[in-house]
Amino acid sequence: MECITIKDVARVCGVGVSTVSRAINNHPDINPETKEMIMQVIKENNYVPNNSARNLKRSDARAIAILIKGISNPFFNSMIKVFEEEIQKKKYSLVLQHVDAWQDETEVALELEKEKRLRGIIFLGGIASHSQEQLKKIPVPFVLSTVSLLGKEYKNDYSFVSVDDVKESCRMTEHLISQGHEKIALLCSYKEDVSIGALRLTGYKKALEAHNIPVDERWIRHMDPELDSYSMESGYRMTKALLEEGVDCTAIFAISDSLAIGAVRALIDAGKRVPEDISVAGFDGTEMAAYYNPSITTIRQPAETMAKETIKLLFDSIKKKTNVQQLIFEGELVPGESVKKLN
Amino acid sequence: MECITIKDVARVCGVGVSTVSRAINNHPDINPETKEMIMQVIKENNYVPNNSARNLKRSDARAIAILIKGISNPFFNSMIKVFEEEIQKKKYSLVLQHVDAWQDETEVALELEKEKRLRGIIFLGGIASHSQEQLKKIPVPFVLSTVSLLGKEYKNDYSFVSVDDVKESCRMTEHLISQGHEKIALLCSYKEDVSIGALRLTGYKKALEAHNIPVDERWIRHMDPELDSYSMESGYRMTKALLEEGVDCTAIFAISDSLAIGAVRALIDAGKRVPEDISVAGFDGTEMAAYYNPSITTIRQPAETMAKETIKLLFDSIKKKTNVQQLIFEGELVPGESVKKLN
DNA sequence: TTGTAGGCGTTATCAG
DNA sequence: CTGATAACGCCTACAA
Repeated sequence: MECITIKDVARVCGVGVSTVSRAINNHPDINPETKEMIMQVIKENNYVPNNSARNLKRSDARAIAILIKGISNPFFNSMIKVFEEEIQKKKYSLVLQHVDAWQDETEVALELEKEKRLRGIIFLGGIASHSQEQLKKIPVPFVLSTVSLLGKEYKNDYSFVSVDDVKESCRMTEHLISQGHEKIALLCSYKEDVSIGALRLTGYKKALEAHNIPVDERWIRHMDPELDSYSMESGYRMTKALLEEGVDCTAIFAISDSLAIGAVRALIDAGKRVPEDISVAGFDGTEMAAYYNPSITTIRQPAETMAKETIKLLFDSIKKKTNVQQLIFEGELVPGESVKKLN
Repeated sequence: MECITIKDVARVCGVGVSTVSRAINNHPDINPETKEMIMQVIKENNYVPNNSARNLKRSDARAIAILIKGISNPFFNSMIKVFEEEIQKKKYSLVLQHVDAWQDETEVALELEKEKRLRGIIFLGGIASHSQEQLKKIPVPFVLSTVSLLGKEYKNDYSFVSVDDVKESCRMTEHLISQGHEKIALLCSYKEDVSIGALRLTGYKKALEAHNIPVDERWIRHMDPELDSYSMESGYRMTKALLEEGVDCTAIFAISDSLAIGAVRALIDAGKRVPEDISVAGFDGTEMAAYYNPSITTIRQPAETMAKETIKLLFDSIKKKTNVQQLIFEGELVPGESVKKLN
């Protein structure tokens, strides 16, 4: 599998490498006939330029990267689609990069920036808990998307686009309260989580407090670290435990739609009816929530809008039009069939 | 954003570049103290080696790539997890690459192979309809995963791991028939699809034929090309159309779980009960199907096993232990609550 | 319009 | 153990 290089092509064509290069890169100053001949040879020998070499040489690749933490989050899918479209519109190329849960996204960003000569970076999910030290090292403009730095002391130092998780979580909890629920269980993330999960927990507590409902610690259920976070199974297990312990509650608020679905299924399996016997609410506003039976009452994050604004922010930064900026979007409470109003 | 290079590090440390290189790459022949000093300087100046340059120089990166077509397919998630684990076990590094629906995965593969000096490639989804010409160009071992070449004349020329889509689709259809259903609608993919969708359609027809049930063309519903393929919305729309046209059927077989869920929701919205009024079946055996209400009768593809075998096949090829090989797995019919036996 | 040559940041091969 | 130095494949002045 000896690689065929630009030199080989040049030799075969009887031209110089630069001519071949010009042909490949659509340079204007090249004889159309020469170009065609070269392209022909390239096809025949199926020559493929080596990207590493290109990146190495090129000072600018007009590329922006999206680092996604949490591959399986269905909420991101709709955003990614928008990113792809918008970035293509701007004639930039897009590098999609997954980041494992245990990986440090700033490290990945640093490497990738060098490798691909990025013009900008979008962090989708994750981060939040990161030291500014790490963030400061990133030499190109970047935007944190669906990540809120609200509450951090350095919140004004970086661009981010998100909803106010505390507020939205509070909104949902208050909705449940307005429907007559007082004993509301919460399915939230790992105990140690300091990211979204913690914010949503805060919002929940805040709402209860505001309504003078003392929090029963047994209402608050944390994910099993053994399980996939935000999986339906996680929600199922937490709910099952809740029931087995005989915790008294009239509603369950899950901090993601997938957890909520797991919860509903656990209730059904236990012979309970939703919402007649117990109400369930989710968060995110995913397709699943709308299509589930019963449809899940949830908080819809304006994914498409947020994606578009993320791009706008990033390109403003790239073009130095603006400095950092924070955009907080309002969530929308989408009533479903899974919550019942208590008499 | 002047990039700091290995040379800079070397200069600061007062050593040669090769020494720095050795430090970075854990070469054995280097003075531990020198190494520590170098690593220190690297930390302080947060130097990050440029991957492009590395790839360019390195003849071998011990990397294998997974090209995923269909980012949103939840069925792939569980497989990817296995791939990550297994590849890490072998001390290889993994490159995850998404391929857009309109992109030619063989092109992407070719480029990526050059760029990253891959040892092997896994194609997840997609392909199937590709000319061997393209496949032959790929200079490293590769395996098609969840892609069946059964029925192609060149099926023995390449390695693949999959279920027999025709057979499994037939299995499900026969299951429905065995439950007393004769009027079975099919929610399948685009009319022009020649990939999985076509195979499952074939299986469906085959089963009906075997049972002497004449196919009513109105039973066969194709996706709206405007919509996301295999989305719940797709399933919803197809089912709605089915109902509005007053097509007579007692069961709906959707060729994916997500389509099935869309179907159930459409039925519920139309005031029908599932399975009392009409039965619904899916395909893939995803988490969603099990957690849906009612749980969806589906065909479970042994995702984890298939992923493991894919890896095994690939590494056997890499180590030249074996030549190409085809692995066909049995699907498992998972009965759910969505199918009712007719009296 | 075309060819030559230098360098992008690393690693590997040699001598020291 | 360490340090020059030559590739790796490509792009881009610069010269022709």
